[in-house]
Amino acid sequence: MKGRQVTIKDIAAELGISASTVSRALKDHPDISVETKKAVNELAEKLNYKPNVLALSLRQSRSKIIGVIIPELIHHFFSSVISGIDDLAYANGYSVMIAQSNESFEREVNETQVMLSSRVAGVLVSVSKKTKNFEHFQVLEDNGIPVVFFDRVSKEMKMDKVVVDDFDGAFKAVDYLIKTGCKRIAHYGTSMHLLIGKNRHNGYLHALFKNNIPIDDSLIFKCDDYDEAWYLTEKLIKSGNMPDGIFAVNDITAIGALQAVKHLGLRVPEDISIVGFTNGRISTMSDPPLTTIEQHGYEMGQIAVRILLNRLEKDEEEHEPETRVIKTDLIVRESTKQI
Amino acid sequence: MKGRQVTIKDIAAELGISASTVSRALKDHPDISVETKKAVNELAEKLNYKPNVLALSLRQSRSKIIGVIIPELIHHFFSSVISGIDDLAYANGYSVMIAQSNESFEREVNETQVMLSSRVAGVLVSVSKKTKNFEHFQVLEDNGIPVVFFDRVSKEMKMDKVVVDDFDGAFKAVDYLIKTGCKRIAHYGTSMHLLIGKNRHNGYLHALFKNNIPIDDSLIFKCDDYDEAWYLTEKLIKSGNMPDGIFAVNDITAIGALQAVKHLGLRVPEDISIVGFTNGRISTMSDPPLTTIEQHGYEMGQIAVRILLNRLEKDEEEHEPETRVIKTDLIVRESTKQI
DNA sequence: CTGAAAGCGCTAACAT
DNA sequence: ATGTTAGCGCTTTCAG
Repeated sequence: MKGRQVTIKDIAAELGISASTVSRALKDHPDISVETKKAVNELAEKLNYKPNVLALSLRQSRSKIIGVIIPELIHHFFSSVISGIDDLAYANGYSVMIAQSNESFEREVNETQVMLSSRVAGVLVSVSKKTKNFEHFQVLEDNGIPVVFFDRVSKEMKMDKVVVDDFDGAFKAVDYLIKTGCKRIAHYGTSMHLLIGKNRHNGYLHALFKNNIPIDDSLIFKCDDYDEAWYLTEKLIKSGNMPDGIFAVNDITAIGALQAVKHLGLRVPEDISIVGFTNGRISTMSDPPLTTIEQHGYEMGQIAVRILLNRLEKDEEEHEPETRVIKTDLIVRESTKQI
Repeated sequence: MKGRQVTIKDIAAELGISASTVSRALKDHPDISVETKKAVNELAEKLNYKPNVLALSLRQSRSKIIGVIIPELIHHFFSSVISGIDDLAYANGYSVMIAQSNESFEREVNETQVMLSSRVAGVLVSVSKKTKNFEHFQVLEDNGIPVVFFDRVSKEMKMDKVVVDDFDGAFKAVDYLIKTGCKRIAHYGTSMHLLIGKNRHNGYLHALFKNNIPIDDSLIFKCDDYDEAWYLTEKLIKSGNMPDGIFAVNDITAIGALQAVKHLGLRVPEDISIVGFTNGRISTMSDPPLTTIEQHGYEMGQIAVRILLNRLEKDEEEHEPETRVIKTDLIVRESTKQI
């Protein structure tokens, strides 16, 4: 049962040749005779030989592992990003090591150390809500491990980034609310030190501005999860400061609001229209189904991997950080009125 | 920018001592003098030295990586399992490598090869729907890599398993439907070669039997996703063979059915009661919220890790496979009638 | 066409 | 208390 794994030496010994010959035969080196190659490959097959990537990585000081650091795995958006990462990584012979920070800064820092220790080829990261300084990622770069950020990024980082066009997405959402008759539109947003928070907020403001609707600070909130949204919405409606539209920073928050509205006997979208952001699985499950912004998580993951692999291939000394922006799409469902 | 990583040699050279002394100092070996330890640790800190786990793993022929193979990352249930895995692995100094089979048998086999190549410490797996033979996992065991299965398991595998009590969960669900007045209860199930399919099916049958309700084969279906459920439910209702209760093998399927029912102008639960299985995020998002079975994904992940770590520690030659069964809970919401 | 030897980074037995 | 040496599995000069 408990067996040592087969090595190149085992094959060499059994065939009475040297390890180097086996190594060369295995990678179809032109110098090796056809018979030797045949013998080696057959025996390797028979013994179920698998190259030890640890040794390989050690030898060439570069592994075939992509590290991924994310706040929380259970969010549908992050799972779709990772799904995209994994599929493309797999197609290119890379494996994926994941680590969730659970929104803790300490753990995030720790995970970067693990990545360093593991000598991963590169790291893809979406920072925790608490992260305000980025030295730990600079350390990775300083050690020759390229870092690509996605979704949750910060302006200060001079590194590769993949983001969705949050400004434009938010603009589309709010503009649509206005076009369908809403005039008092609330915004449930997230921390402003995350660019997604700031950009979605600005998109919201810009849509109001473009449509000559005055900004009402009493309708703008930091509120980015289900429970908060339920609580806030209930309070808002009862207070008499009721909006006729809500643009939420993500789907979960939007659905929290939606349920609170219905719970109080009001109708969506007739009394209050609601738009989310992400277009996750849940956005079709609510009643009514949620109008939202498609955030292309899967593609985002793939693009992040592509940027990383490009950098790995080029291996240039100087690298000019690039920022890739992915277009969003407005997905109209039934939580908003007809145009 | 592009820097080599700091090694034990660098520290040794800078301090004019040998590599082994540095190594020992770093792990607080009693033989080493206090001053040397101090000097080494300070320099290590200063140079931001991180041990190369590749070299370490190679040396002791065992890595600190846990491999995880799952069908699809984007399912909420699997993300919660992985979340549990990652948290406990992290707490024990392990990293997690994930690989999704995307329900493809070939890819699953391939991923086991990757795990072999990577010399992971152990592998946790939930098999794809298509997997009917398990040799590739036996190969892992034969190479000294312990395998622990979770959720999707098969009877034939003589290995460690963690499952939920599917039979009892299904029984509770259907029994509750009956107690709340349902008499014609349909079952939307998954492949019978997966134990979860068979056990949930049997739990369904047993509840009918216990309550003296005859089995009606025209109400039993293989139907395990959202679109299938919508289509099937619509057909069923229109055909006149309408059930008054539906027990679905997972939440998504249940919600597909729920939406179809509402779409046809019928009411849930008054006309048709619906129960799902999993208690994922979405089960609270539907309207009405879904009565379902809590499947304890996060705990399942943790238990799987614990079993694995135990085996790793004991390192016994002979190992008696163990099967851990996790109790389920019925979560009553509003897609079923009052008792 | 093939082999011997060195080395990737680290540790542990064996010196001293 | 510290240094030397060998070796984990593999590749790659350098020599035949």
